[in-house]
This record gives sequence, C-alpha cells and structure tokens, in this order.
Amino acid sequence: MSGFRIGELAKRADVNVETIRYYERRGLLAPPPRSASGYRQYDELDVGRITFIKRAQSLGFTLAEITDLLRLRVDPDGSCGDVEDRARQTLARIEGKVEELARMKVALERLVSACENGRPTSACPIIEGLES
Amino acid sequence: MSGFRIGELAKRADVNVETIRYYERRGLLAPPPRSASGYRQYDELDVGRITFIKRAQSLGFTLAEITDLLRLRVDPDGSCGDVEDRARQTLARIEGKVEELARMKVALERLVSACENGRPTSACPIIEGLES
DNA sequence: CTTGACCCTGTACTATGGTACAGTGTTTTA
DNA sequence: TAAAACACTGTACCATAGTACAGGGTCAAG
Repeated sequence: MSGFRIGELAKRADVNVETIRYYERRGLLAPPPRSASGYRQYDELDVGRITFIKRAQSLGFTLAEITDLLRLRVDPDGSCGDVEDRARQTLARIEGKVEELARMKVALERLVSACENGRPTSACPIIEGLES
Repeated sequence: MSGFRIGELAKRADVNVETIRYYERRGLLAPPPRSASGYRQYDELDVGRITFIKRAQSLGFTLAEITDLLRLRVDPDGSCGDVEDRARQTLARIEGKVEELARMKVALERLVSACENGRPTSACPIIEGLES
C-alpha cells in the first residue's frame, strides 16, 4: 500500500533503476512526489505504468509511440478508436515481417537441402533470388 | 555491363553514398576495385548485394546477422557441412523471430478485437490489457 | 582553364534505448 | 556509531545504424 523507493520499484517492475529515471527524463513517467530527503516515492500504480511501457515495447511500439499512447489515455477527448488505429498499424507491420521471414525461411531451407544433395556452395540461386 | 561509381550505385540501390562506404567499413561489402584515380568501381552485382542487405534488414536482421548470412552465401572454400551448419543456425534464428512476432501478433489481435469504438480511452482494453 | 559535380579519407555527430560512473547525501543494520 | 546499502544529480558512455562535414583530389562541360 505505502510508497516505496526507486530500488523497490525497479525490483517489482523488473527493470533497472537507471531505466526508471530514464523514463522519467523521457516523459514516460511523471515525476513522482519526493520524500523529505528528496527520494522518489512510488506506489503500486507505478509498477503498472512500467509494466505497460514494457508490454507495449514488447509488442513493437517505440518509446515515442508509447509516449503518444500514454498521452491519449490522459486526453479526455481521445477515443478508444485512436488507440485501436495505432495498434492496427503496428499489427500490419508485424504481419509484413512475419510474411517476409517466412519467405526467407523457405529460401534457407532450400539452401540446406541443396547442401545435403552435395551441390557446390558457390551456386546458390535461392538466396541470390533475394537480390532482385 | 561496365562499372560505375559510388554515386550511381547509391542511386540504383536507393541508399545513401555514405551508407555504402559504411557497409564496406562494416565488412558487409567487399572493398571494390579502384579506378586509377582511386574511385570505387561497382557493377550490377553490387546493386544486388545491397538489395540483399536491405531486404534482410527489413526482416529484422541486424547488420551483424546479415554479415553471417553473406558469409553463408559467399563461402570461402565451400566446405558443405560447415555451410549447412550455418544455414541451420540461421534458420533457427529466423524461426525464433517468427515465433516472437507471432506472439506479438496474437497479443495485439486479442487486444484490438476487445476494443469497441466509442469507449473513452480511459476504458480502452488495449491499454488496460497492457497494464496488468 | 575554371566551375561544378563528383569522389576520397577521416572524424564527428545524430537518434534510440538505455547503462555506468563520479561525487555526494541518506537510511539501515550489525 | 560506523559501515553497507541505497538514493540523488549530472555527465559520460555503450551498441546500432547510419549521416554530415572538413579538407582535400578528379573530371567533364562551357
């Protein structure tokens, strides 16, 4: 319930202490209240905020995009659709990457089977197909 | 047919001149022959090599990984078992990336489908889902 | 025969997402 | 009460992937 300091928050959110201060500098975390001696005071909600940042990051959002997302959340005029649009854009990007990786995978699998057939490695028309 | 200089290669491969020299420094492009006056001489194949790098990069490979891929393609002595090993390692890496992207995709899809337009952002399930 | 476009090397700078001190002050614990 | 552990600010540093000069040399056109 009661507040804790940056080291404890770092442990709970499983990030580096420096990362928390970095997020504050970047504007991803609001400057928290300070104790009499100047120590940052955090609470449970801050764990959630960092979790949010880390999750969003793992979903392919940059810190700049996450800053936008966080700003949208605070904005009373922002609608859920705005966030959905951003998420859909990210989704499209991810799908494109998956498709291209699948193509690359097929090309490499063929290369491997060409090696198994004892073909000379100098002749590698499959990967060269990626060049055009 | 005939060779061309770095500016022409940059245009054809749609990259910056500096990027080409950077790739050469990084070992992604072999140092090309030089003209009498010291100008780098390129040919059509170099366009393909840069396209390959850019493609692989768009698939999420770092330049270090692409260096590996290129070594696989332009093998020094054609020891097929060695090449096969590297190909399999690269394949495993690709599969790992595909899985990672698939996880991101599923998470985002779930959150997007839970999102109903018209809700205020304070009640957006994408944001709520990311916090917990 | 000079101007402008191009190229050379080398170094410095950019952005992103942090991480690592240095030097100092504050709590905690043995 | 002293040392360890933690916190503070500020600055420097890391990797990645380039980009931008500075201060030259080269080459074709007018």
